[in-house]
Amino acid sequence: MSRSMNNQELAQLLRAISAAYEVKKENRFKIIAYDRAAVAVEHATSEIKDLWDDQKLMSLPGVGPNIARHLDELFRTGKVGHFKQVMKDLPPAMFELLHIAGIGAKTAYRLCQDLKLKNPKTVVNKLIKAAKQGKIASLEGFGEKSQADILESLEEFKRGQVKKKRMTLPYADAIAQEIIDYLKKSPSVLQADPLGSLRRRVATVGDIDIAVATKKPAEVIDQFINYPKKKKLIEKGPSKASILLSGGYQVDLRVQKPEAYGSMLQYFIGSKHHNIHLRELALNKGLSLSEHGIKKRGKLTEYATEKAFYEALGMALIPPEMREDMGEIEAAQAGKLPDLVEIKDIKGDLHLHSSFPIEPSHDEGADSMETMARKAIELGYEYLGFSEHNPSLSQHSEKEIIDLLKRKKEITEQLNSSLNKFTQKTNKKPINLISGLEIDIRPNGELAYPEKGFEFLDYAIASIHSSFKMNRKKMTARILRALEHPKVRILGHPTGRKLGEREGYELDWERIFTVCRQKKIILEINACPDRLDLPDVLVREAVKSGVKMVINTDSHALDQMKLMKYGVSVARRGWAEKKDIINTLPWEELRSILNL
DNA sequence: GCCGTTTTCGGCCCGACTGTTTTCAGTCG
Repeated sequence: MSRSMNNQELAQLLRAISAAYEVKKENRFKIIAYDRAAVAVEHATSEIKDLWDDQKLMSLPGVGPNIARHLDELFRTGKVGHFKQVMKDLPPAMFELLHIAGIGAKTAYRLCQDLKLKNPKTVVNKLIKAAKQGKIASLEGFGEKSQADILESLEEFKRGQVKKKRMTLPYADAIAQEIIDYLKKSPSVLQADPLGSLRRRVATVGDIDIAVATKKPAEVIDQFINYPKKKKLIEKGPSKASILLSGGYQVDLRVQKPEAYGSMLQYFIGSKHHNIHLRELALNKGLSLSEHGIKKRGKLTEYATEKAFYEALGMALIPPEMREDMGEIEAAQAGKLPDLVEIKDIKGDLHLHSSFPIEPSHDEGADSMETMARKAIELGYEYLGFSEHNPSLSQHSEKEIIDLLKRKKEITEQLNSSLNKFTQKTNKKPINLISGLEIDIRPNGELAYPEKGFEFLDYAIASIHSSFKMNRKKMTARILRALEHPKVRILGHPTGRKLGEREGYELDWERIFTVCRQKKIILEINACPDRLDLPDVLVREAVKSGVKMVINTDSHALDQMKLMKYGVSVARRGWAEKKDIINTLPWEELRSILNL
């Protein structure tokens, strides 16, 4: 029997059915239904196969009795008779073309049919050849321009645009800021904001979206499309424009007059699904929503702020990080929006790598404890935990390791008292330094640190840095074993993912959450922008399960201590409140949580 | 095909831009 499909593949299958229906001019709501089911599958927080095992397919919004029945057949037998029927007289190659920018179901079908392309494996190359021979332009409904556009998209696709590159947040922040600074040089730009996924603080950003409030839209659009780093103009109209930057990143601009800027912010922050849900809801009240405002019986009302826009719909302003149609609209209607944690609530950082010569198994920090501690004072923190990697086991005797940690604890204590004299003298908040360790969890779940050394640690973070490819059952057992040690208070970067590099490992989260709750283990939200781990969806699950979390920067250099805000965004996207995050607690309360 | 504190039947988000067209279809977000 073949391996069952993962969520991504399933979503693709459902999209293919939607496309097939589109070509066949089926009821358009049926087409939309399959698209929605595909979205639901993509957004699911667990494997659909597991949902099927538990007979919970219909719990997915957008999956009803029919699609559930088809998926059931798929998991049982490996194929779906109905799907086969639907796709029977369509060229298989057309589904490959759906991945090409600018080609939808209808175009894909026409091209494959008219040019007699059948094989999905060769269709891209054959179509490139056809375009170069001018065969596309001569088809009815196509022309020279569309032929050139298709050719370009195909070649981009071949160059590896399959996996569209996504930016980490700080990178996207920097690009957006540069463009905004550029736009603001024009006096016509009254206000400019980065929106879209960047504003929602999604872990990785595809396109950069910018909105501008102006009374002279044409001028702003012109200014935008003349951005010096523009590589190519994608589109330009009176109210929006898109350009491509040299890195291959797309920037979309929308302009709006100041009186209606609130509606534009709401529209352009998205997410698309949040907006669709909101519009459906509005429709029930006889209202029609758009980026221009709210229409009632054909009469448009404009909104200068988002707050006014949401209030007109009978709900409080929903924080952008929550706008993913994951229940936030219902919560807002019920007046039950959470009071999300903020950067100003953060009172310390418990995961830092100083340059203390600990001879670690992995990379050492670049800056001294003192430098980092002084930075923490500047940030207004009440505490700081140094948790370098454990000394490498192979290079040291047990005694050497214990001596190193003994020494580190002494130095931490000395620094603590000297800095307290400093804070007292300068009238600053006192800082409390603690000495911990980030200990590797070995493949068998043992901690890479001698038992006798634990008395010289204030606390330990346990993390996985090797043997990532382990199945869910083994990996869960490995981690649970490590969490048995009483000094292990924190599970570091719990999924091990590296954005754009590797997926996280699979874990039985229900069990992990249960153990964390019982043993009061704290899950880390690692703020390092290429980790952001726990991921937001799991933060949400953790919050629901009553598991506490800590937001740490995992700084290996002074400069990284400022990245805390990225971890806070993840927490906010997971609906975490102050009470869910332990490093919002004052020092005395934190102490008791860490058993200090 | 899905879905429901105004519905289990009768609805289903909204608008912008482009290319190929003489009024619109396709694609996108």
